Amino acid sequence: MEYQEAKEKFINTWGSLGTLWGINKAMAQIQALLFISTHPLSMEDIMEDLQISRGNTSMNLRQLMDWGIVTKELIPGERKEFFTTEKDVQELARIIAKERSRREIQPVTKVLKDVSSITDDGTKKTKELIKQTKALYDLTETADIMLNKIVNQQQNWITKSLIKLIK
Amino acid sequence: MEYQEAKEKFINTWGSLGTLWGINKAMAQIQALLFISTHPLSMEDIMEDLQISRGNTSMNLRQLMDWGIVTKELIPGERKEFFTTEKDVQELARIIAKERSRREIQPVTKVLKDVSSITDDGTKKTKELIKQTKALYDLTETADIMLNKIVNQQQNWITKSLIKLIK
DNA sequence: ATAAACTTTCAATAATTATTGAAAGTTTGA
DNA sequence: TCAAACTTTCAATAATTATTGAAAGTTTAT
Repeated sequence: MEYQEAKEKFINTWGSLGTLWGINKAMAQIQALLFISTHPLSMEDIMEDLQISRGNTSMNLRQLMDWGIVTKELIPGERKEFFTTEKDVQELARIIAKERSRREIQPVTKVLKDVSSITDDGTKKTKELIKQTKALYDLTETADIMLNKIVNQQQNWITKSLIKLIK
Repeated sequence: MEYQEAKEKFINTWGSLGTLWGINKAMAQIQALLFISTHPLSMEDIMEDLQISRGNTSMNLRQLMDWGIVTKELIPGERKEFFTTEKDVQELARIIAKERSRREIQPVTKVLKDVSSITDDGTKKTKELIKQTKALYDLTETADIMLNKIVNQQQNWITKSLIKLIK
């Protein structure tokens, strides 16, 4: 496999994975492109490489900056803005996990808490609603906390042993 | 909050969470409805409660059965088919994690492995592509393994201590 | 103050994905 | 074997989401 082919394969795969995770294709592709680039890229560079419009590039770059994944890089002597992405995968994972928790898991957890706290009128169906949403609340909260714990601790035992195996 | 309001809130929230996770709204809502129901429901029941068409109900029930989350229940004396969902949240989480791993994480991991294995032609950009996709490969593999480990072990130490805190 | 170089915004449009509903298919009981 | 009761399929349509591109906005250098 040639460099160009490998690059395209990577960008496309990352892009379609994005859609599965609530991140749009262009956004994921831009991030992928920056991730394997050896130097900061301008909007022009990105547009040309991915064949997407100026507007699309601008909006998605902004979203990536909102997520805290991409940052502007000022290059002395250049008028254009240049962009880079977080290059450390551990840090990237940390940011994404945190953002997803904030944007998706937490709002759902709140609803589950509210729903599971309705007054028990003694009927079977109310009891079931309370029981099941409470179970789901406990689960999502646990999952959320675990996700953050795992991602925040630099290298837990599983990572360590895997790294040993792979190296 | 009344039962009906709480029920609708739960079904809607679960439904919109679904879309964020690559599961469509109707599918997530059907699962939610079954999850809080005290007894198996027929297609007719589901259609009426969620106000969706017969075709939509049929297709999404099938998908849920493909995932292994919903099962047909035969009720003696009834001609219709009835449906129930897995009621144990731990088991539900296990199934979902396994399916997501199989459908999404594994194909990406494969591409990352292929891309990171291209021959190093000595150029800076090739070196960067290899380095970064390799790092991503290591990360996704680790994450995948961890996810499965966590979800498969009935109650790990973090869960245990959290349950103590919550109870 | 002006104009060139650049970025953002947003209404229009395209692409994708979900939903409907009616026809075709299947199963069951008489 | 027939017909009623039920489920599945799928082409048409609706709803949603992404993308474009040009106009408006901003910044910088002279």
